[in-house]
Amino acid sequence: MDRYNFNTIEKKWQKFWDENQTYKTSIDKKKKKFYVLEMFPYPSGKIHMGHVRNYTIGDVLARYKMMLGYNVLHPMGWDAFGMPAENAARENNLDPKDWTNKNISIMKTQLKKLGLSIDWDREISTCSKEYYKHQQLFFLELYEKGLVYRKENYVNFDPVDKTVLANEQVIDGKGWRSGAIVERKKLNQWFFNISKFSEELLEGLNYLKEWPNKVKIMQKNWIGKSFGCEIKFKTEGELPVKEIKCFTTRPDTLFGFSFLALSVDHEISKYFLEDKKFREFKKECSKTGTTEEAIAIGEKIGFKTNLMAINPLDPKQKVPVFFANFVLMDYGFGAVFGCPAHDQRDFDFAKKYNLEIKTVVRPDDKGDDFKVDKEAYSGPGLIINSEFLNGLKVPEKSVIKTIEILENKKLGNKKINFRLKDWGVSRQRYWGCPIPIAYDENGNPTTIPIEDLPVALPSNVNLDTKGNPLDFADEWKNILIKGKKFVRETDTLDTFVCSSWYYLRFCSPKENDYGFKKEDIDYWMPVDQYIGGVEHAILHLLYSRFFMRALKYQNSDFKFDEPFKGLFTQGMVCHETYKDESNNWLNPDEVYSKDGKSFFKISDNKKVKVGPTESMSKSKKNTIDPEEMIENYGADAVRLFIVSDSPPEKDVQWSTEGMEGSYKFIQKLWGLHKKILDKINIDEKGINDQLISKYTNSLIQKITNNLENFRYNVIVANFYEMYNFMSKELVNPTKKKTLLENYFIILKLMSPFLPHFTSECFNDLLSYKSNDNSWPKINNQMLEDEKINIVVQINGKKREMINVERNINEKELLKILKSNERIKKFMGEKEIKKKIFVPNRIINLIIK
RNA sequence: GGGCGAAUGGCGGAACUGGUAGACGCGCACGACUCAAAAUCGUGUUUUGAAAGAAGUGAGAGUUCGAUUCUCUCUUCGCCCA
Repeated sequence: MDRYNFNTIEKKWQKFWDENQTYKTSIDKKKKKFYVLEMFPYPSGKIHMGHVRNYTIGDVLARYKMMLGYNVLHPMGWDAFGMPAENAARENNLDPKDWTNKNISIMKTQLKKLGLSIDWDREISTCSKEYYKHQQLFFLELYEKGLVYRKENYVNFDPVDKTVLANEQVIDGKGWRSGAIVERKKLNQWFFNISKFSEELLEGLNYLKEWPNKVKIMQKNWIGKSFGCEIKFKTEGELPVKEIKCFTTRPDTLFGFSFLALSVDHEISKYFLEDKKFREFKKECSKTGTTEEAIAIGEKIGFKTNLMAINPLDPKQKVPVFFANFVLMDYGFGAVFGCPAHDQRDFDFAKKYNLEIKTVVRPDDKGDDFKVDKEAYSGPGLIINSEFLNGLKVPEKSVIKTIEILENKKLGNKKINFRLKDWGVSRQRYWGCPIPIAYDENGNPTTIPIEDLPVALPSNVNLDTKGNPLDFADEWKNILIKGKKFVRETDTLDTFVCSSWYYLRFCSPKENDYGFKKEDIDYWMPVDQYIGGVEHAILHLLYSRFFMRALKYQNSDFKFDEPFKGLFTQGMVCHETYKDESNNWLNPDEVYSKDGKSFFKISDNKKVKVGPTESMSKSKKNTIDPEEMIENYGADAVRLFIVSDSPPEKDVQWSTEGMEGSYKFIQKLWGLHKKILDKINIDEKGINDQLISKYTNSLIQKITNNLENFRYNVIVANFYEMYNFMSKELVNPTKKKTLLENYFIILKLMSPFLPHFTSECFNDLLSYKSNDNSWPKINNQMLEDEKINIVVQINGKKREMINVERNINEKELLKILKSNERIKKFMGEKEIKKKIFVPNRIINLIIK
């Protein structure tokens, strides 16, 4: 038997699709559109299995939707700005642009080998001027609308590298590259006013019916709407400070008030800067880092001031004011009131500084003498020890009632607070989109005139500088605008800005005057199905949702708010990890195993430690190279395997056996194909024609249903079942017409998964019938068998299954059962107490 | 600490709205082909039992004629936030 030569055949079809521009798309108003988008890759060098999974899932959907008659937009591009390019370029003495473009061309070649149905004519790259000039225009547009502003903000600063670090680049309070202790430094930065849309972004989640709940909950928590109260605390002391504003979600615990805590950056801190001890304390606080997590885990420390704060509900009560490391300037007003009994952080702090812990809430099942002892109680219950608040139900009544009282006394106001902070978009790096702003001699910003866009990145910069290379690009930096001297903004935009609108650009990739053409986005947007990793569940998706709203703001042209109608988050690709004797990670191709249990190193035959299965990563060396797999097994086999072993939304474990299984399966399908070709030549009398037709018909139903629900792994199982069924049935005589009809259907059902293989098979059948490439339709009448199986239970236990006429009624069924030997045996002489009959399904006889 | 989710054979996993638990694949065992091996093909494969049967979806309870599916409590694991 000749084997399926995937190598030649896959190349042949890829060439055919390329030459015929099979996947080129344009607006066709007669057809319904469907926009499939996978998160575009960062051009890091080579594609990895995560890409293979992501793009296979998308490709299957795109092909399926094409067959359903949709006009499908399925583009691909490159998220091409970012730090790795800058780092790699510095290390290898290259231009980041060259490094990036080289990677793009390698990865594009690799992606093409997967046989994806992508319209490569729409390819975009965020680092190209043609892309980022529009982004600069958007920046100016948002600036005009007042959605962009500049303010001083704290950043993580590496004093050795003289560079700003992202939170994830700070490891244990030290810079990831230099190892220097990171400082908190104030820097002027550009911000997008995302918090203006907090309420809308939260509200909008309700309309995203095709998003995973999980992601919506994450976004909701991230936006973090909280309902509370702004309270003004009167203060006493030697400073010219009369009151301090706090935000709290628990005003009802005011009687448990025992201290007031301020952020070290609170404006009051200016009175303490002379104090050496305070400066030391502030330095100590900066070591905890800026992440909320570090603060929560770290020890709570405070600096006591000479101020006293007065409880607004009980003026007799005066408590000390502290600066504390667990209070963030970003939250509320950088000031919180401490109620140790009902907040764990406050509790820890009070314990340390011996402050009063007064219980003011008791759980429902405890008495009024309940006392908080070992840990804070933050659950529901009733207010106690709080004078006029006593007996209020926590939290439903107590919070509202207390706010009412405070408002009446003009001591506070109801306030909605959001956790979502404005989006800082300034990055002190070279390889990003330049911000189209310049400063005059006095440092006042002005926008770059639109006719001067794009502000192109200078080439040939020295990347070996400390800090931002653009700061040293004097020729580029110093400019004249209308004859006046200006200095360019040297910060570049966060790469999340690039990915916040790329889905729009795909609709009009060549449009020169603006980021997109209105008629294009009117037709294509929103993205019908967006597919990507769950790691982007919060930032990227939220920023994109914001960007749409920002563009729509003061612009009635937009018809929609949400860029992504449907969202699917796929799981990661995992593999076992291996370590040698000296605990060095080993790549799977450095080890071998005979029994699949114990592993040995190929180079020296020494035993290898097998670690847990983890998501593939370069650092753990547990990666499998997709290109190598495609070369060994073919793209169709790789595509089939990557979706076959686990549901797409869950992690999948890569296994050689599984990969080989998919390869073998395609070979088997080829064998089946050859047998069918042979059989078509002999026209037989159809004995089992009905059986085959019914089977294929039910297969259409199953696979369509599974496709609609992303149950790709089940579909692969359906393919295996189909193979088993067909190879068994092929032995029996079948009419040529029936065989052809059904085989066409089967090939169509497989084609989104195995595009090369099925194209080749269709090609072999060209002389029999033209390939219409439409998704097969279900014949509903054929789904109903005239004979069906009914399960017979006795006392809820399955005892027999009988084959009877469809729609048999209970009486007739019982008649049949009476003469059934097995049933007789289990019934014995006992009488039937009760019968439960579900037509065409089950009958349950309850006997005594 | 909070939120969300998951737990099914040796393994990955299936089971539509409560109605045949274990589809399909991997692995394993046996057999065929072969001088032999690989490949390929066939048969079997939840546990227990010779069989009839019994038990069985993380643990325990509940609702129901009937629960992998619904409710409650607990355990473990994963993810996100802290």
